[in-house]
Amino acid sequence: MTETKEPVPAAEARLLRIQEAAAEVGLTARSVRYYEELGLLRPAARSVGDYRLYDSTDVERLRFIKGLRDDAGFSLAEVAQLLEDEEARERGHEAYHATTDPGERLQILRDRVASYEHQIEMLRTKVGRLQAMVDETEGRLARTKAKIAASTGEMAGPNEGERAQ
Amino acid sequence: MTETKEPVPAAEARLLRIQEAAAEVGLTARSVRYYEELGLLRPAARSVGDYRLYDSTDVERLRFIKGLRDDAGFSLAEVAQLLEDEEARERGHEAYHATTDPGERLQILRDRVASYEHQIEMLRTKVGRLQAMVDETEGRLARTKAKIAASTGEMAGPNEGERAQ
DNA sequence: CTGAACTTTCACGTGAACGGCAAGGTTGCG
DNA sequence: CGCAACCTTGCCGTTCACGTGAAAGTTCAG
Repeated sequence: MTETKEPVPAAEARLLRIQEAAAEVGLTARSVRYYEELGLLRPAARSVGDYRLYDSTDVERLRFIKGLRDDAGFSLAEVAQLLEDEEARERGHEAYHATTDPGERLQILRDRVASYEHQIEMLRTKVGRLQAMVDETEGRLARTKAKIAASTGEMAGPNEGERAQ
Repeated sequence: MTETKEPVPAAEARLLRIQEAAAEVGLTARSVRYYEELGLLRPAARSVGDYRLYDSTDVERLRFIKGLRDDAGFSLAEVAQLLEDEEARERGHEAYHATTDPGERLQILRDRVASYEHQIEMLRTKVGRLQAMVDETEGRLARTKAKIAASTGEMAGPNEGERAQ
């Protein structure tokens, strides 16, 4: 039962260098360094020669950042706000394992819940306003379609309002 | 029956100067001028002294631009793309009144429909990706809540996984 | 018709979010 | 050990989306 085969047990999620990590999520190395400069993340480790090394949770974090920036259109400052929560979660993660007191653990989990709920609320607000714009546009679309229907229906009717601009 | 009262019949939708128009939608005069510089809009008129004068459709357009920028997070270049459609619509609007040919009018309306549908598709894409992020976060939230439930349920259970990061 | 408040154009300044280069160090294959 | 390919920390350049004057003209209430 002495592990002879398997160079690495297979569960140790390789550490990536900056370009690999960046490419993985569609960013440039420069951006990743910039995000670090802004305090949005820190590499899981550094190599002997001081190369940044990223693990899977780092990559996940990068993906999240890119999502907030591209999809949600948040500024990096806003992203930083939302990640303060994540930050707290991460510290909580370590704290969680550092303590055995069920009460403390519970508090950490509750904080985590609050932080997730905050993020969801922010995103929901965005979704709401965006959806409102979609609805607006759909209204205009419907009115225009109605006009077409009327126009093709009574193929000789004179002017009838023009209010779908 | 010589109109003595009523300074203006009440239907002539006042023309606003740049600050009034800008304030109306929560922008600065500078931004509005900048948008004009980028070709996103042109004031309905100019005063004798060359002051920009905006009507209600201009204000509506400004509101739309701001929505695309703030809510949807589009760059002004992308906004310009979406407004090329609007532009076409506006030209279509005039063309619509310029012709009496039902066939031409119909074509104009159909173009308008296509343009609206394009805008809706763009917005829907954004909504979708944003919603995906919400769902993601809700998943994490649910998992954390489950952990809390488990924790309070069997108020003495040992470690049980820790997988809600 | 005067003054305060607003506007015009022109031009330079600014913060955010990187791009790109220089000068040097590191990794890792052969 | 050599060398290509990657990495490091500066640091300056760039684009976008405006901010901020300056110098002049316009509007309008009193």
